[in-house]
Amino acid sequence: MKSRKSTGQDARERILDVSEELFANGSFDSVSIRAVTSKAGVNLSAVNYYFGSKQGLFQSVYVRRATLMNHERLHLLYEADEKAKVDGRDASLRELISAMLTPPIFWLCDEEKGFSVYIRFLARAYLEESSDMDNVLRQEVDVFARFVPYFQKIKPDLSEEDVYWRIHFIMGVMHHTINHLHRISMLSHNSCKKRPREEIRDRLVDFCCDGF
Amino acid sequence: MKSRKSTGQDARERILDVSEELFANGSFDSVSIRAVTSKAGVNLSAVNYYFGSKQGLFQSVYVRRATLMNHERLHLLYEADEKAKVDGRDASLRELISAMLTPPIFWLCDEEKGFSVYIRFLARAYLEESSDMDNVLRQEVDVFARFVPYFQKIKPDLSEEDVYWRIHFIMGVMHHTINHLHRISMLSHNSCKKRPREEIRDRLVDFCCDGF
DNA sequence: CATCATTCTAAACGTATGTTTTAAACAGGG
DNA sequence: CCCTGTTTAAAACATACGTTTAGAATGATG
Repeated sequence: MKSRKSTGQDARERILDVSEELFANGSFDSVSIRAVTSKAGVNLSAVNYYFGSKQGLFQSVYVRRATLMNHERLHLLYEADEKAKVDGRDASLRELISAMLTPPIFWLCDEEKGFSVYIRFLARAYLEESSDMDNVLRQEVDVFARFVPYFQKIKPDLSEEDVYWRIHFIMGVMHHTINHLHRISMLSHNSCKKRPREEIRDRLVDFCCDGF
Repeated sequence: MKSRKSTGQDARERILDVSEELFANGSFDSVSIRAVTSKAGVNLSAVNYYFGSKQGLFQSVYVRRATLMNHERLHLLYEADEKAKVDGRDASLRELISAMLTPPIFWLCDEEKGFSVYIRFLARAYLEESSDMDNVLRQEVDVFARFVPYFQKIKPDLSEEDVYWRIHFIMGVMHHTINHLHRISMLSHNSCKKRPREEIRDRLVDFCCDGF
């Protein structure tokens, strides 16, 4: 029944790894199944065998790590909230924004595993026009919606609309940083060296806190 | 020699209009020449006749309005600088950021002509991986470089690197706002209605000023 | 009118794409 | 060993793509 053979699932994972990387660097249409399969060292039919279709492969790439990252965000949120409660205060603005941004930024700067590639993949997925991608987006939107009450608690003078606008701006800074981090060196004529992840995170959080 | 016939240049412009819109909504590869020509009501060969290739068409779409927009930005910059000199002061942070953001945001909200579409096209062009697109980017980068001394004059404590990081963040907020403006309603569960362009501009400028 | 460059049309070319099909190779349980 | 379900392999399919070609239509110029 269930195959213990390792090559089978290995092939599946290898396809996911390769296509994650290719989709991170190019649009959906610019990545061909043949490029994926040849780079992964598997047969052309493997994609349709494991994922049904190219679109199915794309969604599988998304799903593989999405839940984990959003769990990390919510974990940071609740952790900050608990700690704040002990101190008899509310979670600070910086803690909230940091909870939203730290997971993707840390993943982005994590060179070891494929997490960095996945974040770039995610930032690109947001720009795909396919109707399927709207469902992808909705999952992240739901996570951010969980943050709204916390923002309103410490900024009671802001309307819900104001909060949503600011969250939107924060997502903007984040996604653009993800998409164009490699281009900062060009923008700054190489006066910006590569930075540790904490510094990038802090720069982002600082900027977003002040904007909020 | 030079044809006075109007249909010729009309066809050319119509192709530019149509492909500007299609490229604004999808990636380079997802837009086919056949989709462009059929929607423009011209023959399939027209694109290769007028622009040599699909890539040539893409560049022509960019060039058509790029110079004008960057002129508008620099005009606002110098105008603000002149006015400030009369008052014996430096151009304010708000004036600088406003000079960078007002043209694209106003164009974006200009429903009448194709300017709105062009801005979305531009935001997408930044994400194309083709090496030709790097030259496209460099033009805007040069414009922003003209702003750097003005920022440093009023923020002498900032290093050049700090300024570039902040300009980068501003571009991030702008491009993301451009790419996802239609999704704000989803994010806010429709509590954000459509806003006049000045309000959007001011929200953006406020956010960026505070972050700077 | 004849000439000529410009513009438009229709068809074809070669290639690349996503997907399907067919069958072979493989592994484990009876 | 045979059977069964899973995985791999090669080939074919139908379609869509960017581009090219050859020629017709057009309209101004001489």
